[in-house]
Amino acid sequence: MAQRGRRTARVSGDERQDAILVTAEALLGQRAFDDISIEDLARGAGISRPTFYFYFSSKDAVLLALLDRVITEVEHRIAELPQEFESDPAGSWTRAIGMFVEVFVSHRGVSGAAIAARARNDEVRALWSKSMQSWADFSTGVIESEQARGAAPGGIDAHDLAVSLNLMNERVITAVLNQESPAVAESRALDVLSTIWIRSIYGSVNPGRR
Amino acid sequence: MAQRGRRTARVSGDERQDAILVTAEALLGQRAFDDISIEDLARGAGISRPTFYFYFSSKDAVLLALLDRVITEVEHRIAELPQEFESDPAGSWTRAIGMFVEVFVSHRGVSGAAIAARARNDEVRALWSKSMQSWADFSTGVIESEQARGAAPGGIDAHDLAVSLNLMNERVITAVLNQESPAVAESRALDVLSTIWIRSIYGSVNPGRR
DNA sequence: GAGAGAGTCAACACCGCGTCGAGAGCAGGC
DNA sequence: GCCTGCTCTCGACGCGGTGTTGACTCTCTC
Repeated sequence: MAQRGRRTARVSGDERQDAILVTAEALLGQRAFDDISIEDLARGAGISRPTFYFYFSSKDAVLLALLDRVITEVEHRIAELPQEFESDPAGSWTRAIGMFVEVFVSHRGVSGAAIAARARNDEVRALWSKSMQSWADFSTGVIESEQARGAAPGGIDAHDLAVSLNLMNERVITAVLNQESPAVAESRALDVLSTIWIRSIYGSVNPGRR
Repeated sequence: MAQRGRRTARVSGDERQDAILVTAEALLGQRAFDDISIEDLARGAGISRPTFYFYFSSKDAVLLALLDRVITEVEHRIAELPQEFESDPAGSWTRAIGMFVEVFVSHRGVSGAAIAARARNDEVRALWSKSMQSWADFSTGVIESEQARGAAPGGIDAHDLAVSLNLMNERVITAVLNQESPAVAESRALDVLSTIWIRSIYGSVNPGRR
C-alpha cells in the first residue's frame, strides 16, 4: 500500500523504519498514543530523536502507516468473503461483521489510537473516511440488491441505513476495545451487532432463505 | 449541578468564571479544542494566563463544566418527555431520539470536543459514561417492558440492544456534527435512527399500536 | 581517493503548560 | 485610621515535548 514512511527504498535502515513501527504497535498495546513520545519510539528503535525524523515526519505519520496496514488487512479479508446473501443472509452478514470485529480486536491499540486521532489529524481522517466509505458502499450494494429481490423492505434509504449500521459497528467495537461502560460484552458483541443489522435491514427477526 | 469550577461562591469574579466558559463555547464553535490554548481562553475573558488557573485547574476542567451543562439539559428534557410507548411506540422513540439530536446539535462544539476528550481525560470519560449509562438504562427499561407485554420479540438481551443503539446514536450524531463522510444528511438523521431503533426493537417494520 | 548519498545526532529554538511568590484591592474588626 | 486576612491578579520561571539545523560518519560507486 501507499508509501507511508519516508525513504525511497534501498538497503537496511528499512529495518529502522520497521523497528519504529514495531515499537509503536507494541507501546500502543500498553499505553495511549498521547502518552507515547517520539523519544520513546526512537529509543525503542535504537536511534536518537532527531533520527526518528529521518524516517517519519511526525508521530502521526507512524500511526498512519500502522493504520494503513490494518485497513489493508481488512480489505483483503473482505475480498475473500464468500458472497451468499441470497441463500444465507443472516450467516453472511454475521461472517462479514465478525471479520471486522476480529481484525480490529487483534490490533486494538492501533484501531483505538487511529479512531481517536481522526479528530485531530487530516490524513488519518481521510484514510479512515475512505475506508468507511468503501465498507458502507459495499453494504449499500448488498442491501439494495436484497431490497430489489424483495427479501428486504424499502422505507429507508439503503445508503443511510448502511452508513448508520457501519458507524454503529465502529462505535460498539471501540467501546469493547476500550472496555468502556456502558459496552457490550466482547463475547456477545458479534451476536448483538448482527441481530441489529438483520432486523433493521430485513424488517423481521428471521429473514427468509431460499 | 456539581460545582465544576473553583471558587466557593461570593461576589463578582463569578463573572470571570462565566466569561471563560462563554469564551470557550464560542471558540469551540470556530476551531478544535486542541487548537485553543489556555492563553486564548484567558485573553477572551480579559485575564492573564496564570489568572485562568484561579478559576479552572486546566483546559479540560472548562470542557467538563461545559459538558455538565449540556448533560443537565438533556436530563431535564428526558424528564419532560411524555411516556406513551404503549399507545404510540414509533412516535415515542422518535421524539426521544429527536430530543438528543436537537440538544447535541445546538451545542455542537462542546459535544464534539467532549466526545473526543473522553479518550484522554478520566473525568470527562466518567461523566459521559455515567450519562450514557443512564440513557441506556432508560432505554433498557422501555425495551424490557415492550418485550414483556409482547409488543417486542425477545432473542436479544434488552440491555445489549439498548447500549448498542445508544452508541449508534452517539456516533451517527457526531458524524453529522463533524460533517464527516460518510455520514447521514442532518435532515434525515432522525428518521434513519428511529427506523433502525424501531425495526431492531420490534423486529418488524410497523410495531402494533393499542 | 574523491564525491555523493544515506544515515546519525548534539545542540538549539520554540511553544504551551502549570507553579510560585509577590503583590493590589477590598472587606471587617478593633 | 490601620491592621489582618481574604479574593484576585500577574510577571517570571521551569519543564517537557516538538521540530530543525548543521556538522559529521559511514559506504558505495566511478
